[in-house]
Amino acid sequence: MWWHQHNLCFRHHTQEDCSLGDLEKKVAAIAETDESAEAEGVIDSHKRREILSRRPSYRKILNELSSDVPGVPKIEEEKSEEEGTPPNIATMAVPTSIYQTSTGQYIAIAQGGTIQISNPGSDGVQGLQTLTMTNSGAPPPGATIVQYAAQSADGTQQFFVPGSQVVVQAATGDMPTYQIRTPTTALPQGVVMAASPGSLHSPQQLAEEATRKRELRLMKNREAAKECRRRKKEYVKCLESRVAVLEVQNKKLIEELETLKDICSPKTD
DNA sequence: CTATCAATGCGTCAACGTGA
DNA sequence: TCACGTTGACGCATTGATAG
Repeated sequence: MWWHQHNLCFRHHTQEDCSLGDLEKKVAAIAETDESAEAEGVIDSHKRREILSRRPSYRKILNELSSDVPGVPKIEEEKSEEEGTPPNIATMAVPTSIYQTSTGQYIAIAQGGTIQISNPGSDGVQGLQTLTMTNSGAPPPGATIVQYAAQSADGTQQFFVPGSQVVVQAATGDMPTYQIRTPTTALPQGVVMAASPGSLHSPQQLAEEATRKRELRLMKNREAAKECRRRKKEYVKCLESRVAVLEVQNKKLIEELETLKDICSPKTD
């Protein structure tokens, strides 16, 4: 069955690439002017290969298009507000990481730097508490500081979340406290360790650091791929609308040409 | 109902671009 | 030069349509 899947994917991916390429060719063909044909001979094969090897980002292409054509929307640098995650628990359904405490609670770290804590017995939103990253966006290597921001707390509490690890220890007391540490470390409970790259010595720590870095990179790339695909879809939509506009324009010009021909060369018979 | 096909989306890797 | 962002390519899973 593997060969079937492989063929399927091959066909699918090439088809996908072809459709985008066809669309771009179509736009270029419709909008093509004399100078483009003229320039074709100027570009040597080496330069063309350079151009083809790496295309500019969809954002860049589309923004250039938008500067040429007023009707073309720009791709925003950041996600628009409607796509951004509002500070609403119900919309935080896709966390990056989920940890489970020894008491059965779940902690989900979302992309926006928000942390959700849910009790297993509660149904959904009821048992949720929210934590906010104090340094989201620029996590220091080795650890991510989060700031405890539960509603009942009269003070704030900071602790560290080593990125790739899975154990969360919840302690009991007047105020809930949470500890997230590596499965392999033998630190006593209640001790929070801040790992900085400079303090890593043992091979185990180095391996953990490497794992952490890898998971961070994978996570970032995962998000980047999603964003890239979103931009690509937007870019394709833009090209399609441009094709439609140019086809209409082309049609009008042809009609105009025919009209002018009729005026300039009236039939003699 | 089941098998197959086609389309789509996702995660990952690798290569390249880019700014500090 | 290096770290990080971007994107093509690939493999895989899922889903809807369709033929038998």
